[in-house]
Amino acid sequence: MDDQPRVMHSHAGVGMAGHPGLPQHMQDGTGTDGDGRKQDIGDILQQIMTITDQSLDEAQARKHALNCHRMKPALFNVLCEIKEKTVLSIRGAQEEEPPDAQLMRLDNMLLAEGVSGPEKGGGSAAAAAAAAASSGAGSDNSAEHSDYRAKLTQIRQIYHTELEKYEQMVSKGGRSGNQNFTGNAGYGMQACNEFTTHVMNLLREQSRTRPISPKEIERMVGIIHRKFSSIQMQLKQSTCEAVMILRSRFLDARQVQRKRRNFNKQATEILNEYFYSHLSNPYPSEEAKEELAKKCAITVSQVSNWFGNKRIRYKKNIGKFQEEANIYAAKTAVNASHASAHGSQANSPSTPNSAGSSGSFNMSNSGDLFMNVQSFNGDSYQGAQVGANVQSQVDTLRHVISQTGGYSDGLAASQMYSPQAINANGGWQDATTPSSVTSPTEGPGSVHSDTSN
DNA sequence: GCGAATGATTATCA
DNA sequence: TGATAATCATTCGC
Repeated sequence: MDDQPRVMHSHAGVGMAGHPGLPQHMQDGTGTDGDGRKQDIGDILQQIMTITDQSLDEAQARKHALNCHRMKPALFNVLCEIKEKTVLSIRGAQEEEPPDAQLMRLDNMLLAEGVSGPEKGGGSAAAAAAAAASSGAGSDNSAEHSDYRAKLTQIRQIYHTELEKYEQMVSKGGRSGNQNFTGNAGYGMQACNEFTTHVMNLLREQSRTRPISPKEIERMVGIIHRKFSSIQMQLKQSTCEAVMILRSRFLDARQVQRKRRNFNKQATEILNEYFYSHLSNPYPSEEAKEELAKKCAITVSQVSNWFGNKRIRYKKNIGKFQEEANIYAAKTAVNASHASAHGSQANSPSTPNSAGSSGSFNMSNSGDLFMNVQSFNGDSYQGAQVGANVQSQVDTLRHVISQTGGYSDGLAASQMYSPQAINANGGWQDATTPSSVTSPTEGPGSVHSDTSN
């Protein structure tokens, strides 16, 4: 403040003739004493203060006069200095450095989650990663996966929409086209640069009529940058939170097992029929699994799960499953009788395939004679032998039943599905092949050629 | 409410 | 990669 009188003094003796809009006593250079000078300054300030009350033309004229006034630079210097030492210094003390590290972390996270960066299916990578937490690939799984992706895409859209808003906001304010500032990449920063340039131009323009120092402009630019960073940060933070919540919900839903629904009776029957008819080798091929899945209206994974569970539980407690095995044997026998009674062609819509090493299976015959009788022998089904073998296989089955005393006899029936199905190593062997019907090429209890375990 | 049954998940192995 | 074994969590029948 003590500079003011000195600065004022340095210009005090300068005449102001030829400047319209100034008081006459200033123009004729008569104000040479201290009081006169103070009054001159006071007049100038008064004019500045009242300039807005005047008409536009008059104000323009006076503004122009002021701009051209020789004392103006000195006056503005003083005022700028005053501002610098008061308001701006206080503001400057409150300024903080933007937390760049945090912003970077947020950026990285948004990129990893597939929210920012190039769009590749709306964060499918993150969704896939989340889905990878589970090995199951059921329909529910894929449904949840797509649900997760849909919600992530929604978040992504909102995020970009908000970022674009910054740009639109600046566009409405006017574009200067002068890209002096090269901030960080991104919509927000681009908008920030445009807005900053606009404000800078505005301040430069205004600096002609009010005291604005380059330092103040610089400071203002810094403030704008920080404000934009803050907005960006808030947006990114909110987006991250949303993604985290979404993800945690998604993972929680996986951790707490999904609602399990028992398969319907028909599906269980179909699976059991296959299992017991392929007891010698209850490992359905991929094709068979697909057929079973289709027939049971479940997924292939569920079929795999079911067979996995069934094998292990059967092996663990064969005695418990004897009854069940007999029931399905009875069904098989009944079906076989029906098949033989109605003719092989009538009940055999298609020739059972021979795909896979685990014996043939054709779902169109899932409960019929072909599949079941064939598997009783544990041999791969030969489609060409269908007609010729049907009757003999039925006879074989009848023979087995008669030998074991019939499937109605619990004790005897238990011999039908002998625990010999599992060999000493815990693997599966031809348990369904009673000694009387053992293949000539194989000895009793021998491991079947197509037994994988 | 309890226990068995059952579908799903996970770790491990060949 | 598929199978096994153990286990979990839910459903179901009593």
